[in-house]
Amino acid sequence: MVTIKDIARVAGVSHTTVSRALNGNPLIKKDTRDRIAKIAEELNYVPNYSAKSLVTKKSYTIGLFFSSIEQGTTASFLVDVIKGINHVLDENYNLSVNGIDSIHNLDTIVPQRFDGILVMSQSDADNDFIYHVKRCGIPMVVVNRQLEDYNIMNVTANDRDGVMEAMSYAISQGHTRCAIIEGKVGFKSSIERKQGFMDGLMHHQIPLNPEYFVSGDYSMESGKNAMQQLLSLTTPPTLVFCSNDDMAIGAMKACYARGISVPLQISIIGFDDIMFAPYCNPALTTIRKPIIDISELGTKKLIELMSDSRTIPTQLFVKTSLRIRETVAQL
Amino acid sequence: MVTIKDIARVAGVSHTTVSRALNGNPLIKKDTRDRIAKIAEELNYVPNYSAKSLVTKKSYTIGLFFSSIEQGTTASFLVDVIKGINHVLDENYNLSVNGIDSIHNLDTIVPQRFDGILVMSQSDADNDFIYHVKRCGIPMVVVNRQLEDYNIMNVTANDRDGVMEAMSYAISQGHTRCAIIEGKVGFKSSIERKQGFMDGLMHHQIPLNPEYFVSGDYSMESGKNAMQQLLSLTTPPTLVFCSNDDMAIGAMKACYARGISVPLQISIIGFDDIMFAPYCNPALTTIRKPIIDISELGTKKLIELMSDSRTIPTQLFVKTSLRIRETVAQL
DNA sequence: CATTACAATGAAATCGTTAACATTTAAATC
DNA sequence: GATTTAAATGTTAACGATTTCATTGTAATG
Repeated sequence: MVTIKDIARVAGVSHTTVSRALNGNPLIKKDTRDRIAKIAEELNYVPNYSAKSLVTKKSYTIGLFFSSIEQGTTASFLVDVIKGINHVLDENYNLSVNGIDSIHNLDTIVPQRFDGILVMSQSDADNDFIYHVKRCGIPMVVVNRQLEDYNIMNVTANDRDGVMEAMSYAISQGHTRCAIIEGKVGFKSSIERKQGFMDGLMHHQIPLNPEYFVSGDYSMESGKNAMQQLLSLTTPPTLVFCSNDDMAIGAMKACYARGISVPLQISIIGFDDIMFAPYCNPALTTIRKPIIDISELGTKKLIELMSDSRTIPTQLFVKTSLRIRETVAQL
Repeated sequence: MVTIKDIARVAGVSHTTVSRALNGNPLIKKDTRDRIAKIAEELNYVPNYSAKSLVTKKSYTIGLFFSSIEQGTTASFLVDVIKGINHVLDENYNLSVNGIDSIHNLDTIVPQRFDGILVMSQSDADNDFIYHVKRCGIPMVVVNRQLEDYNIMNVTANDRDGVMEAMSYAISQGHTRCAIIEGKVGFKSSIERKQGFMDGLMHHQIPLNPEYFVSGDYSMESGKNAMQQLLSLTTPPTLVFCSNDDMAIGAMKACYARGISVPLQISIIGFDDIMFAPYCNPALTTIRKPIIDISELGTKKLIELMSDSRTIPTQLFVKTSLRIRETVAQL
């Protein structure tokens, strides 16, 4: 492997000069700089990042940590998040992908290992991790889950408003018997989406029916079970808001199994707008969560934070948007 | 940050002894080793991997490179692959995730940066990258796409056999007018699956009808278009094999749009067995590609290769399995 | 023309480890 | 008890970069 010393020998200068030239130090004369750059190019020089890291104390890796890589929930996100990050991240940074749940010892997460950390969070079970990172002083932004703590940079979608908008739409189509299949217990998103659901109904003076609140855990299976439960009610709802698309797909499966037509007999709204939503039969009306935008913005903020530690943490919201397709009937 | 020298000072030994003790060198007496371990623990010592790397010439990161992170195709895989890898990978290794198409300069991929590389390949467009890595001498295994080159460790599913088995099943159900929606041009998998399709038919002496071969590109949209084309035929097929599940879902969408019943009027078989396959309406009969197994096995092989460079490259096949669900009718 | 200032380069120390080689200590052999 | 041997530890030099602190050369100043 060729080092700066090799370049120095060829160029007839000291390795210090090479280092300076390659790093754009203004002290070096333009022609020596150019000459060195050319030699480096010819010799196919690639800097040794371990050596660089050792002295500069930068690791040249940023960490992406996922709530629960073992669960299906995050599946569809991951790709989009990685895309989003890759769009804005410098090429000679490594993106290290990990599941929070697969960390055995928090003490291995140290500043010297990560220049910055992006947390794709789903539940407050991640807080131990998040506060460990914060205590270490590693620049961090938490995306996807809304935090209570305003001292942490946070980028999320405005779930509540999104659901409210969707419910207003549903009500405008004549629905009053509206049910919700809730998300996983302990997830902030579950709470927010439920709140949006209730706000939407209450805003239009529609009374809340306890029978129409059934629990789920964001999995397709739970959506199916929940829908079965709703369909067995003496007066079933006319519309079901599912707290994510996976559960909506499960719910549609339950309808299909019972020979109940969507949207003729029951209407369905999802949340996320996953890739398959437009390809459901009928196409799923859902609330689009712009996960690529969220992660891009999150990464940009992380880079800001890394380059200037005095950056003030802010709470950023990215707007959701309603995707009206075919699963909501006009009554 | 606490270093081995700090530990050495506290323990009253040289830092070399500490290094040896911590690395399990048998030369160190058991009680000194234990004493040092305890002090390290108390001081919350975490090794500096940059320093380690610099001298050992190991980077402690393995790279996962994806064919085309920008395309939808790989979406569902990525999570499973990362899961598979994390199952077998040592905790203090970094997993660096990248898209092959987002590399601007191959020369930045050097042995000192990656101890090993796992390539999740889809098309021979990746060959430039693959051969660069090989030339560099970085331990590598290519998964998911079958290679011609027997000098590279390769783990794939036996796509062809899988499709053959599925076609035999279709024929056993009375289907003779069988069509195929092909995968993306240039992808090895497209060729293999098509071959399996043809082998299956020919094995049962069913003549091939050129009209029943239509092209796709693995996207849902292309599946939809292809199915529309097939449905417009004067004598449409009774069964369509789609070269992946995404296209099968697109195909089902096309049927739904035309009011054509699956499987009563037309039967469909997919490939991959993605998460949503059982939740299609009707549930999609498909060929399961064990992507987690493939990546786990691939990672194990990579680790083998990293620890012993004399390991002989082999071609490993993981068996697919037919998932019979509801989209194939008995004629 | 000596002195000062500054631009350009070089020498040497440093970062936290491991590893080759040297040394000490203790036990085993004669 | 002197000598050999082995076990346990220590010294010192890497690894490849950056950085601090000289040093040189050249132009500007008086």
